[in-house]
Amino acid sequence: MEASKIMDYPLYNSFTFVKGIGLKTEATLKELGINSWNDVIKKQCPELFPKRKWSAIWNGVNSAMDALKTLNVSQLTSLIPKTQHWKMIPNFIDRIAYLDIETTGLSPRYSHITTIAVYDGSKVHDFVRSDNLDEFPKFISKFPAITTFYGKTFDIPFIKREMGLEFNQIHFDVCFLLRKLKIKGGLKKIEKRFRISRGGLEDLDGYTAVLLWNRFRKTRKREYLETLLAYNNEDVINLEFLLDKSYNLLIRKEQLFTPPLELLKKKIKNPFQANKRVIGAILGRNTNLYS
DNA sequence: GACGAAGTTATCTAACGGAC
DNA sequence: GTCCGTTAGATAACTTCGTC
Repeated sequence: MEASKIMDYPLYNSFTFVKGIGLKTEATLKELGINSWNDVIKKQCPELFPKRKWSAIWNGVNSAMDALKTLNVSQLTSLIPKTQHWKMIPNFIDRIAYLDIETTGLSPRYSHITTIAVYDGSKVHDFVRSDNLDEFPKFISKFPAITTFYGKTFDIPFIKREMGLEFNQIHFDVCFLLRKLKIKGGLKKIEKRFRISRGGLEDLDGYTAVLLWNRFRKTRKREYLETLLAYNNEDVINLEFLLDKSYNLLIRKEQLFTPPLELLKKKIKNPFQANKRVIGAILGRNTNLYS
């Protein structure tokens, strides 16, 4: 990675990732003309500034800089507090796996995964139970970073429990990034807020995904599986836009003078299409379940 | 309804610096 | 070197929230 590019990223102007340095100390440093990691490396400890704190900052900045240059995920996760991981989004933007799972229910104890969709920024990869689900662990291990919506609480613990898989990646959870911006609500509500169309999938939700899987298992008709995959894929494709949007709003909120990410609405087309007849049948047959 | 992550608030602890 | 008041970061307890 080019050194000049690293300098554009928000982490470069922040010191609060160093243990013992808070917002007040960071503000003091900026008043003393220490605005960036580059200033720490080039300059001496300012007069009247505690030498021990300066030493901690110098060590922290050098370690973080090394880890960012090599994208050393384990070193970065130990250095940078979780609340500041979002500042690394531009560092990983071309290496993120956007993922979402569908299951037979909410409890990992009594339910199991039916499908997993992973969008790599150019293509969606689907993993289906009783077909290729066992290929997921090897596939996801190639990515240094993942993005989910509420995955820290739902998707990842579910996958860990069912597949025994450990995730070592940097994890950007769009749900919690939006909460920082006081934007709350489920994925579908947030997509509406940002005017993201779901192309014929508006009426579906997690529960109808369960019904689609059950119908597919019973009938073995591809149209049920393909509608479920269309729904699953739509979630991960839209995650990219939501991650970029959240990042841009966060840098504006925190008044960080770094370039925003380019917003690409629907960069790719969903490889599966929702079958209107299937959706009608699922919704019509189960209207009583929504009351 | 269970679960777990993050935010919020209150309290504790450690470091700093001035006075002696 | 020691004491003590001030400041700021760390920690704990509690609350809120969204997942299929």
